[in-house]
Amino acid sequence: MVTMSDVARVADVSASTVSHVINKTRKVLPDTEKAVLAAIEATGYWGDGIARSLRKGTTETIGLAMSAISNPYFGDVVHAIEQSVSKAGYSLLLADTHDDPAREKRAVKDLLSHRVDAMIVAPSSDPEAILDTLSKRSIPTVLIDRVPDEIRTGMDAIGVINDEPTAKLVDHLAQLGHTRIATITSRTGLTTTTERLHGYWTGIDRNGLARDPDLVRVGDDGTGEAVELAVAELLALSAPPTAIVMGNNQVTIATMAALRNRRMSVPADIALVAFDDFPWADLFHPRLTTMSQPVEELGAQAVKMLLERLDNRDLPSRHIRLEPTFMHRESCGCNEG
Amino acid sequence: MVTMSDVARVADVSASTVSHVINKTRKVLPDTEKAVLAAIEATGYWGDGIARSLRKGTTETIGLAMSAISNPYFGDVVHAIEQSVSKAGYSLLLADTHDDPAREKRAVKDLLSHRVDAMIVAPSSDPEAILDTLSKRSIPTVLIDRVPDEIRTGMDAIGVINDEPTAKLVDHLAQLGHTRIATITSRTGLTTTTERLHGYWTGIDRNGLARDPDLVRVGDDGTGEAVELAVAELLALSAPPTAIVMGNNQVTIATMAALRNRRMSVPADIALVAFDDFPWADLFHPRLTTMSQPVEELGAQAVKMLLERLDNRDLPSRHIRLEPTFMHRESCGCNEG
DNA sequence: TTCTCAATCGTATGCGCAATCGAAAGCGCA
DNA sequence: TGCGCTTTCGATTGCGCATACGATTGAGAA
Repeated sequence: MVTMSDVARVADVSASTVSHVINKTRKVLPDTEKAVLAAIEATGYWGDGIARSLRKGTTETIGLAMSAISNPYFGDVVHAIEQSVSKAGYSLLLADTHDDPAREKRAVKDLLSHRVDAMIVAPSSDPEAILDTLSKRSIPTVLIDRVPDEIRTGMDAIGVINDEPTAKLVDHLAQLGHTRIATITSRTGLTTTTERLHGYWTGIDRNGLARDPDLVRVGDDGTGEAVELAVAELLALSAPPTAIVMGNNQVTIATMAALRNRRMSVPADIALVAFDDFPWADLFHPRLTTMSQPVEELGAQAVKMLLERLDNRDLPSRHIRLEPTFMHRESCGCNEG
Repeated sequence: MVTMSDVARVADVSASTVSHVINKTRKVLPDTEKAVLAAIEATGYWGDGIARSLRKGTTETIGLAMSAISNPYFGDVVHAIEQSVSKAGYSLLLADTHDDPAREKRAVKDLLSHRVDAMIVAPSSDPEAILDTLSKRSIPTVLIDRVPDEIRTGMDAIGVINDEPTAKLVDHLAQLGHTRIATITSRTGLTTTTERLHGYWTGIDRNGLARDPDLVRVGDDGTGEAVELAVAELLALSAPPTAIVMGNNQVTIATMAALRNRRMSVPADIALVAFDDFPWADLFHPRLTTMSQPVEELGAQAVKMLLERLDNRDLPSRHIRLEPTFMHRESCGCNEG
């Protein structure tokens, strides 16, 4: 590796001058500067971020701990985050939590020992431990997607509104005459799951429908087997549902696949609405009616908050809730464009 | 931050003993070890990866430079990579190239100054410069997805076979009686694009069809506008195509959207086959006939090669080509399962 | 007692850099 | 010539760690 002193030797100056030229941190005679620049070019000097980080105490790196890769919904979120992060001159260090508390712990520890300057975390179902260490070490953190009820000081959070929009989904089905409306939720314990389920019940209640626990199934993410089972059980009910509210992206795909396997036609045999949109929701058969999350904005705002906190650690902690958009298409049984 | 010497002070030993206990790098009296462990617990010592990296000259980090996030096709590849990488005890540092040579250069430089131990790169259309610096600094590298004709020594590469499978796609359409078969390609300059286009011509030729340059359009990734234009031009031809071979995932989605906007029915009005599969290709209307890439294996094998090279730098460089699988569904005009 | 040797641990160094401190040189002015 | 001041830059230090090397101890042999 070519180091600063190599460059210094070639340029016939001291290493400290090289450093100052690179960082523009003090005035240098034009000739000297030129010589240094030439020496850098000649030696192919690249700089050592590790050494710089050790010295400066900052890594210019932001850690991202979420099921970023295993969960397609997060794709666009990560995309937006990466955009903003790299525009701000930071790098992104990725650690996949697989939405599992144990792996989440490892992921955060990993990011910590890599000394990330700040962190974006989509908390798992049991994030207490990591939130604790994070706040103890007072690492600037923003929680994304899943927003806990109480947030530790110095932690920001951003997510979407889950309850009312889910209730609206139920409203829509109820207005179409459905009385047996089921829901297949995402992973138990996530705040999004809880909130959407709450919204589901709100919808059931305010439309004067019967509260039937049999109509609520957990779809768990990942394999899709839980959804397969959920659909089977739902259809085997003595009074099976005529409509389903799906809790997230993965549940939606698995549910549609399960229904297709049973040769059930949507929306003729059963109506479907989903929380979470797809860019290609238009291309599905039938075209999916969804509650679409502003995923890009979610990511962009998360980074914005983080940068602001990096700039001023004493900022009061903030919660932001973004509004989803109703995408009215065909799977609900309507025929809108 | 709590450092080693803090721990040492609490445990009443020297810092080097703490280090040795942590790394199990020399024998230590059981009592001493216990004291150190207790002190670590008590102080909440976490270790500083940065300092360790500087000292050891290795970061336990693997850099990934590809349009990982902006291109959904790569989702599963990244997923597989992350799995293997973290299982091997490494972290993943992400840098999105957006498939643009300039940004690719910045991304690689970024990874380099973060001192990644090795790199996985999906080369852009003009990767000469970065391949050069990579091989000059002799960083273990594996090229993924796009496999250049000539590879520098010490660089491995892995991708799928593109030409013959594309020709097979054309074969299939020709056997169904199509004589006007168009193709919409991905970004110009990528080796995958070139190879698939080559396969397209092979298919045209060996089925005795007329070579018509008008039937070949570039779909460029990203916005989907190029595809929109391509479809418009194709349909405006005096003898428009009756079938289209789509060059990749993004082109496929954009093409289907463009066709849908024109109220054209697939496969009745026009047949469609695609290179690249989707996990939910079954849910599209109509169900897509595709050439499916073994994306997970692509990622897993890439990491495997990298780890092997990390283990032994003198390995001869290897190319691996994986075989895609024909997924026969309905958009081609057949009615298989 | 003195010496040897093994077992256990501490001291010192340097990884590559940023930043502090102070040295050297040039200038004007008395 | 001598003083103060500015401009330009070099020597040095320490970030937190791993590790080469040396110091200390006690047991056993001579």
